[in-house]
Amino acid sequence: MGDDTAVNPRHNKAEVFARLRDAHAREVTEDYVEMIGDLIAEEGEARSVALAERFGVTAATVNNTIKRLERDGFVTSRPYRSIFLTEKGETLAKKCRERHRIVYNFLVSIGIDPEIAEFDAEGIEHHVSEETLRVFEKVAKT
Amino acid sequence: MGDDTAVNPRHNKAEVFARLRDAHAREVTEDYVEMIGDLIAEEGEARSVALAERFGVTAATVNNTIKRLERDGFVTSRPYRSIFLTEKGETLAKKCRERHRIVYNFLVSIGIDPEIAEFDAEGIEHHVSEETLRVFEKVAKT
DNA sequence: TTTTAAAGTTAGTCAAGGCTAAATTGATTT
DNA sequence: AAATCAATTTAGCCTTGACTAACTTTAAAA
Ligand SMILES: [Mn+2]
Ligand SMILES: [Mn+2]
Ligand SMILES: [Mn+2]
Ligand SMILES: [Mn+2]
Repeated sequence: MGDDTAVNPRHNKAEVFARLRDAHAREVTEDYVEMIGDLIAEEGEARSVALAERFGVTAATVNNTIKRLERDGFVTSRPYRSIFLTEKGETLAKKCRERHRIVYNFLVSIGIDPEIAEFDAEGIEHHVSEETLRVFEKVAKT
Repeated sequence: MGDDTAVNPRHNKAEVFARLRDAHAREVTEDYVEMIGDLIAEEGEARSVALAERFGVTAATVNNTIKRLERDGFVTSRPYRSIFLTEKGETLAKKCRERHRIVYNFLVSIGIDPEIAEFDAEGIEHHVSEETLRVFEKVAKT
């Protein structure tokens, strides 16, 4: 028999959703490394109390997440001390900050209110492919 | 003392992330009702085997999710029978399908490859505010 | 230097959303 | 009518990401 794609177009939605689940698995990590980078830049160090405040979660939640990030090699931390990005964390943070900036600027450039753009960009950034990002960049600078 | 917003701009990022977490809590529900609607339209009924295939998850996962959707009033189902949308489910499905369409068309309209647009739209749709959606619509039809 | 307050940690709980393996039910063939 | 196969359900497990409450450590005030 073979390829039935022509007659019965295979609904290969599955790939699309697999990628979506992948993106979700990376979201919290991406937002954390970006925020840790911001805190180091703005305040000289990243304390968990500041992360908790900015994310609007409890200190316990931050603690859990930092342990996971450490396990995955994105940060280092010692008890009761502040948090540092590893090389790997730094690299990811940089990429995410840049991507976030492009998405935000794009939204504003097409006429979305900056306040709204801030909200939407925080979610959209994690679902934008490289290709789309390049188009956003180009559109924004016209 | 009072309002220190002017001197030390309060990082009210917390609101942004709260909304992001909210969106995530709704994502699976949104994709399910939309897909159930699609299946009913295309195949006459929504069976869990079809949902499992299209989402690329196991039958057990579909079962869990359908129970949750039922608990939350979006679908009805009877053992070993197909799945139906409630009024509430129908309404949400319609809204999501429309939103999905707008996001997809917008991406294509600014020059993104349809295949890529399909991937990205599946994630982006859940993070687009009403305001942004209106702008997408307007931009796409120019 | 002691006391107190803030920050961080630990323990235990929960829901969502995945999985596998095994049991059950319904539909199709023989 | 039985046997078989496909679909569905159930049971049990796991990780993530959230919470509260209680405890410990560090830093700041008295
Ligand atoms: Mn971000
Ligand atoms: Mn984000
Ligand atoms: Mn969709
Ligand atoms: Mn989607």
